[in-house]
Amino acid sequence: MKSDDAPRPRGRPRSTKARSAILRAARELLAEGGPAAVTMEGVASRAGVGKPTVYRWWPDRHAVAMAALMEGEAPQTTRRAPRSAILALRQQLRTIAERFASPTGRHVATMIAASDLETEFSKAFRNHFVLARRAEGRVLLEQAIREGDIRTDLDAEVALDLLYGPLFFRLLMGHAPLDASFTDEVLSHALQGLARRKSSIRSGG
Amino acid sequence: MKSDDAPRPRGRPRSTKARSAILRAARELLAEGGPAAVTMEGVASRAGVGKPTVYRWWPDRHAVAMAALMEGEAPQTTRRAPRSAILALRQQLRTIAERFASPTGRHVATMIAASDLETEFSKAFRNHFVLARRAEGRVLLEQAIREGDIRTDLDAEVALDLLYGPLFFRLLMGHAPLDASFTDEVLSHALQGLARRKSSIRSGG
Amino acid sequence: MKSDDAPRPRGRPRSTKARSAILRAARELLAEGGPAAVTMEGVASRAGVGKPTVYRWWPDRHAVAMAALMEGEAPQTTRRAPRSAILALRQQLRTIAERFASPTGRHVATMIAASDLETEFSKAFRNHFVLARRAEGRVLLEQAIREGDIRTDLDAEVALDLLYGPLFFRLLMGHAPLDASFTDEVLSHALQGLARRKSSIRSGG
Amino acid sequence: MKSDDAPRPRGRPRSTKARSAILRAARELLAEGGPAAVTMEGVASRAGVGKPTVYRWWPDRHAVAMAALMEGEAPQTTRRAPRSAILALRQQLRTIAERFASPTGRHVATMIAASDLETEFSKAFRNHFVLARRAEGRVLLEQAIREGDIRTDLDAEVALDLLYGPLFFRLLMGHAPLDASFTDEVLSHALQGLARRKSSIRSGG
DNA sequence: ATCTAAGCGAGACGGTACGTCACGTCTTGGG
DNA sequence: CCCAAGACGTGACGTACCGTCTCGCTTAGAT
Repeated sequence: MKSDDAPRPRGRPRSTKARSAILRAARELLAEGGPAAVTMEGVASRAGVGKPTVYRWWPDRHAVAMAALMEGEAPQTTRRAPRSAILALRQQLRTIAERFASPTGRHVATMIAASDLETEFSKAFRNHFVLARRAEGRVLLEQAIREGDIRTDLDAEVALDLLYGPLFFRLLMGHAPLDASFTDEVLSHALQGLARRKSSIRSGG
Repeated sequence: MKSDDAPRPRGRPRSTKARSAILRAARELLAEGGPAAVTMEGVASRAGVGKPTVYRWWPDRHAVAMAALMEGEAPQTTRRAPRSAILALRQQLRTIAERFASPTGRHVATMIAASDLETEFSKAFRNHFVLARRAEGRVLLEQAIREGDIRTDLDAEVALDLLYGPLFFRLLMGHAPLDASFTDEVLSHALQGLARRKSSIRSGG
Repeated sequence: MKSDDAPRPRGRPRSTKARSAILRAARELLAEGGPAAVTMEGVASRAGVGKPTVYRWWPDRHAVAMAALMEGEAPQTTRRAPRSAILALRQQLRTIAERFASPTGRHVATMIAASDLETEFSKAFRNHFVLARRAEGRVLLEQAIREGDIRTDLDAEVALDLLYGPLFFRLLMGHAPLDASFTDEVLSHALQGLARRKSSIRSGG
Repeated sequence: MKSDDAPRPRGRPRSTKARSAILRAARELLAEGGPAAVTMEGVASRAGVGKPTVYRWWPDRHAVAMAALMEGEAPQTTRRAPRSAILALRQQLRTIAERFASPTGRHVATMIAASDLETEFSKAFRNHFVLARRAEGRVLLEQAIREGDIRTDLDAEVALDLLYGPLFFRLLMGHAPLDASFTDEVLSHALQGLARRKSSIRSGG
């Protein structure tokens, strides 16, 4: 069989040099002035690139900013594997909190909230920064279930939102700090539950 | 006599009429095209008002849009008081979810993301739409503690974020529906906890 | 020998098919939207030709438009030779007027105005559409002199401009119709002169 | 009666300062690079004016260039009245030729030929630079008729085009110089006629 | 029967200018 | 003193073409 699903593009190929210059420029502007500073004109002129070239790669400035954030991410510093899935979850939540507490984190959140929700690009963006981590969390959660630390009768989607939701909440509302001690507490409260233990007999409801 | 209590200002009685015309126009534009459609020019012209008049009340278009959202909120349909604080919480979460699931909910999220976080106006906005509800939740939580349904040894701020964070999360990410069954599950999962009961009764592995 | 002044071109020869496709496309665009519509991109895409191919033949879009106009001209419908040079002149002026009155006439004027005046291409263009006719006129004028219908003491260049200038004038200014009756009158006025006859026969004031 | 056909404009009045700055900038650019150099961006930036302000006054760059040319015209240097209408005509033709021989003259011609012919603006432009002079010429021509120097049986419109057409012809075609000796010869040839005097008896035909 | 160099279509490149929109400020005259 | 109206300078928008440059593929004359 031939791999003819990539129909051999005609014409001059896109310049990856231009692409990376654009992303670098966008990253700089993002760092200097936040998402609002990522204008097409600014990006193009700083990248030494024509405006149409930017539009050739991305449909609008939001997409450029998102791409810059996604591409600009530092490589994952893999830490040694924790002993249990619960500990791994705790570690992951701490890492996420640390990253989101940075200016870049604010930018990510801003862009997520401002984006269209239906656009392909914004879906990819949310997936990259949040849902992928949440999916990792799902793996850890299932592992924790197998390890006997988590109840088997719960709705995993709800459980995941219970863990990751509070992070975003603080990030966007800014009503309280977003740090490791917070995520640790979120995890422990979520695990233990808020309800007072009435008695070992009471089945709940 | 009340006829002479406003003798000195020379041209001002129009003010409240202009103000509400502006807000009505902003609300309409919001409904038609989202926050991006709330432009100063659009608002002013639709309200039949000069641009400087708009600037007299609000510093920029974000503020106008926020004010429109805040003012435009339907009056609270007070439902009969639930029997317990827990049930009241459940009811409140349902109500919030219902509102967030509407287009207005998306607009609120967008505005929160776009706003400065430090501005007085945006603080008021976040407070109006989110933190005020969270504060109501704190009251209910304390009541629930007194009623003996909630543990006394928990961090209330964390507990509150555990309840409200997931709603916000789904609002922003749109990865799953934001409805009453979700908030019910959030509440029950948060109360019961995710951890498997390792009670003293538990006999074996 | 003249065969070796073309130094034996290597490689693939130019495609005359491409050339004529380009000119046809340019002619169509000219007809549809005037000279402004003859863009390199438009011509190339309509001709199914790459842009560099167009540039291989002509230096810029003006040249393409000019070439299209020159090539697209209908073949000269040779009418039977008139009895005298004066009548031939009258016929020629009528023909020119007829052509200038068409949309193509306006396009020619536009191109002449837009062109550099010094460029080789624009010289050829002006020559093709105007000066060549004027040169034909010079022949007829000289013939008419020989036939005894035209004075021998006049400046032929001035005389020619006297005949062809008015046509061009109406073409450019559009202040009055450009038709056969006009050119006939131009010719007769030019021949007879505007001045009142102050002949020796004239008896009194 | 009230003069209510000028319905008293509301709002801030147009800044004539901006207007004249725009025209000055356009005039400079015209002098430096011809009509092609009169770009909206260039004009606006050189005039220290926003682009929208330029568009508020004129619909496109052609109009700006035309307005600049019309406004920038040096005041008419009135020369002493000649003894006869014929001499006045000769003087006028010389003056026109002198002006059109300048770079500005080329620009005027270029703009005339490039313009739409139907636009109100371009009509005004042609009128200002050419048809107004031609109208002056009509007055002189009628005066010359009264003075007995010009035939009474001619078509004045044709006669006028016979005088002014050759000027434009040389201006645009550049095939021969456009100077006073040319216009003098045009006038004398037009007056005397090109035809050979067959005999004093022959009435013409 | 190759070889090989130019032409071919396509289309991305860095640019420039377009004409529009909205910003937030300033300037009118009227009430 | 506020009001509506609207012009102001600013600056970004997204588009259209410019003329140049790479691609990989013909194609036809020279070898």
